Amino acid sequence: MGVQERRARQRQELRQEILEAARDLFVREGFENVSMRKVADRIEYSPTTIYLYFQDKADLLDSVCVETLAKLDARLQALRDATSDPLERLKRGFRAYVEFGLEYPNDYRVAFLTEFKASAEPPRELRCRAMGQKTFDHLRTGVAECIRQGIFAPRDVEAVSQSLWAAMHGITSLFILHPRFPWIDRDTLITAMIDIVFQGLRPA
Amino acid sequence: MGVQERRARQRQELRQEILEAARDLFVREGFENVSMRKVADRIEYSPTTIYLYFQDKADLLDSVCVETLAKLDARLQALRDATSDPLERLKRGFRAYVEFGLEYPNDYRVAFLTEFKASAEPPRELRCRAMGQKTFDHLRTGVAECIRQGIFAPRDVEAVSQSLWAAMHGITSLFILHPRFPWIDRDTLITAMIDIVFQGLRPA
DNA sequence: CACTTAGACTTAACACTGTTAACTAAAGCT
DNA sequence: AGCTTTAGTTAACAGTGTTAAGTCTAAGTG
Repeated sequence: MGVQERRARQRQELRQEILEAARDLFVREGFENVSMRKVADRIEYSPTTIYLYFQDKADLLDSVCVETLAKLDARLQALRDATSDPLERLKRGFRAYVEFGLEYPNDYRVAFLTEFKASAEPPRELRCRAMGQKTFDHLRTGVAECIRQGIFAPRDVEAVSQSLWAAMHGITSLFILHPRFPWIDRDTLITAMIDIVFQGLRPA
Repeated sequence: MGVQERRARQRQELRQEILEAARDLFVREGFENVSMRKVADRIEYSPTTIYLYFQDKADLLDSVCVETLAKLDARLQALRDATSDPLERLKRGFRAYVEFGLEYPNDYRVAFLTEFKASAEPPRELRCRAMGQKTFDHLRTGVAECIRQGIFAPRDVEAVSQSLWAAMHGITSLFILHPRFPWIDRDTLITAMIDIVFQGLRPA
C-alpha cells in the first residue's frame, strides 16, 4: 500500500513545483505575459503536463491566488494579534494591506485586479472567494468592535467595511496600475487617506 | 488642391469607423477578447488595414480610451456648470464618476483598469494621460476651493484630491472586477463612502 | 518470469493571436 | 502615356491555450 502513497506524494510535489514556477513567473513578468510553455520550460516538463495537474491557465492562476491571499491573511492575522486597541488595529491593517499590495504588485494584480472569467459553475474561484471572504471577515469584526465601543459613530457595519476595503483597494490599485501619475509620496498619501477616513468615522 | 483634402477626409472617416467598431467590440466583449481580425471583420476590411491607421492594438486601445475620458470629462463639466456650491459639486462629481464607471464598465476597464505597457517613449499614453490630468484638475480645483472657503479643514490639496480619486476608483473598480462579492446596495455604498470621506474632511 | 494494465508524460496538431514584408491595383500628376 | 504615390490585400511568422493520440515505464497478476 506504500506505493499509492508515494505516488500521491510525488504528484503533490510536482503540483507544488508547477505552482511555484508559475507564481514566480507571474510575479516577475505579469500573468498575461507568461505562457504555459514558459512555465513548462521552467520546470523542465512538456507544456501539456501542466494540464494533468491544473484544469487550465485560469485554474493555475486561481491556485496561485489562493496562496497569495493566505500570505496576506497571515500578515494581517499577525498584526491583529500584536495590537489590542481596535482602532489602532484597523489603521495598521489598512496600512498593511496597501503595503502588501505594493510589495507584491503582481501578486496583488493577480488576486484583485484580474477578472475571473465566468468559468462553468464554480470549481475555480470558489476557493479564492472563500479565502478573500475570510480576510474580509477580519475587517468586518474590527469595524463592528469599533462601533460597539463607540470609537466609531453608529453606522451599518457592512457599509463601513466595504467602504474601507474600497479605500484601501483604491490606493493600492491606482499605485500599481498608474505608476506614472504624479503621485505625492506614498506614505504621505496612505496616511492622508487613513486620517480622512477614520476622522469621518468618529462620532460627531 | 481639393484632392488632398478629400483624401484626408476619407482617411479620417475610415479611422473613425475603425475606432467606433473597436470601441463597440471592446465594450461588448472586453479588450483582450477582441482581436484585430474581429475589428477588421466588423468594418469589412482586411486586418492589416488597421495598422495603416493605428500603430498597434495598444494604440487602438489608447485612442478609444481618449474618447472615453472625453465623455467622462464632458459629463463632469456639465455637472460642474450646474452646481454652484463647491461641496455639493464635489459630492455630485464623486457620484457621477462612480456611476459613469458602472454605466460603461468596459470603457472604465479600458481607461483605468488596463496597464499601459511601457511603449517605447511616450507616443501613446501621453494623450491619454493629458486627458486624465485635465479631468483630475477639476477635482483639484474643487478641493482647493472647499479648503479656501473653510468647508474643509486645511490640508494638502494634492493629498486630499488623490485620496478622493482613490476612494472613487476603489468603489468603481471593485464593483466592476468583483461583481460576485456580496455587495450591499450600490447607491447605499456610494452614499456611505461619500458620507464618511466628506465628514472626515470637515473642519474639526 | 511473462503479460497485461494503469499511470505519467510527450508529440503533433488545431485554431487562434498580434504583427510584418511583399505584393497588387488604382488614382493623381507630369 | 508613363511614373509615382497611396490604399489595401495576401501570405507568412512566431507565438498562444488547449486537446487527442501515442509512448514508455512501473506496478500488479497468471
